[in-house]
Amino acid sequence: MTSDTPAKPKYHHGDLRAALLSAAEAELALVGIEGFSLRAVAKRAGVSHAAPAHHFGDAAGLLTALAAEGFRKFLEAQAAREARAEPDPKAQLIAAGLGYVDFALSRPTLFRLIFSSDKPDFEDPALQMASEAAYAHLVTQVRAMGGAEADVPPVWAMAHGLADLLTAGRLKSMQSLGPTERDAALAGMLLRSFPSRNP
Amino acid sequence: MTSDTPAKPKYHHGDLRAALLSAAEAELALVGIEGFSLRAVAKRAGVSHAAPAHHFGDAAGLLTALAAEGFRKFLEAQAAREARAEPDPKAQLIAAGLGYVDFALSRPTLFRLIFSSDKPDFEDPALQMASEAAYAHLVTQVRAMGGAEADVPPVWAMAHGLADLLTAGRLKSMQSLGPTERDAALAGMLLRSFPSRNP
DNA sequence: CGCAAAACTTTTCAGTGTCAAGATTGTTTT
DNA sequence: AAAACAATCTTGACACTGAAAAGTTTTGCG
Repeated sequence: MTSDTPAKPKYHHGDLRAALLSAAEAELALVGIEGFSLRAVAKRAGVSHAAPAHHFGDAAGLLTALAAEGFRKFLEAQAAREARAEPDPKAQLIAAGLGYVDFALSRPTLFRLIFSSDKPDFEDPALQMASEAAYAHLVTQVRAMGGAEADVPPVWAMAHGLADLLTAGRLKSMQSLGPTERDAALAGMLLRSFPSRNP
Repeated sequence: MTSDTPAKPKYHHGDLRAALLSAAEAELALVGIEGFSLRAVAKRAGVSHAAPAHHFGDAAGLLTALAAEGFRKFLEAQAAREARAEPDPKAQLIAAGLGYVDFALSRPTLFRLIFSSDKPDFEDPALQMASEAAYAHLVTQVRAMGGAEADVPPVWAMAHGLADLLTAGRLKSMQSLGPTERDAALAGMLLRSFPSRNP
């Protein structure tokens, strides 16, 4: 991992940029997005508190880069599910939805960063591209099932709503379920939003 | 309580607690939940920077009280829609979903505070009661349509997902729609998650 | 070499939350 | 009515934060 950044010359630290991103994600998971502190990240990476500014400008810059990486991991979580599912479009779309939830539950703070935070700069080209790639993947899935562009929002909303509510711990009836039972229940709900169910 | 311009303050301020809550909501809508500052709220209310602590303890206490009030306004938004809808259970449930979205779009920051923030203390009794009241309302609606407890999560998730994605401005295809067109499109999507559509 | 630029540190400043102590006002007791 | 009390609010202080500015070290290149 951490091989997505191009080969960089080894300076004082080696690859501080990657180290800061890694430290930032760990810090984010630890203290939450609202208690996030640039200085704590720098301390965790073993550099001075002003070092991050040189690579990311300010705190928003760091979180923007982290969000872009978050979208990539988001797609990875979906791809992992899809690889284990049947190849037919319906099973693939369900798998994508389950991957959506997987990501939210395994990286709740990152999920919030990319979907419910104002701190990242969503106008940033790199972040925007990563975000659009995630959206494009969903559109492809819906199209493969014979759906139109207008069928994307409900499918997305169902997956997103489930992921967000589960992350916040608000679906108490599903907390007690085991992994396989939970997946089955989620698959049933995701099915409801699919275009093929329309009359 | 309703007089924002007190002719003669009874106490030092009158009703500082209410004034602080009002100032906090305005400040929240202005700078967002992540740029929220206790001192700015105090300044807006015209009191010293430490005055809020006496009424709410700390920042989390203020935001907890604000979140509880937020849940009440959330129910109000739904009730307003329901009052204008047909009395049959299906129309009422759709109205509740539209009210859900109304609230999210008209008070996006408050919506995030109650659904996607870690700052409020959700163990607080008052907040928990307000939150459970909102959930109970949804359960009642689903029951009225002949649905079971297990039918609540998908209905909730669809409404919540739509509200959250719209608030974040991620459903670009729906940004261009007028109010009535948007409502019609949302109603169609909400319908998909309803129990009556099951075989 | 030697020098310019990049990477990082140190210093500094304004702003924040929270605590402790003081001042002011309203209420209660005597 | 006067004095004691409690609630309300202010002032001052401390440690922490993000960010800007200026200084220091390292690297790469002519």
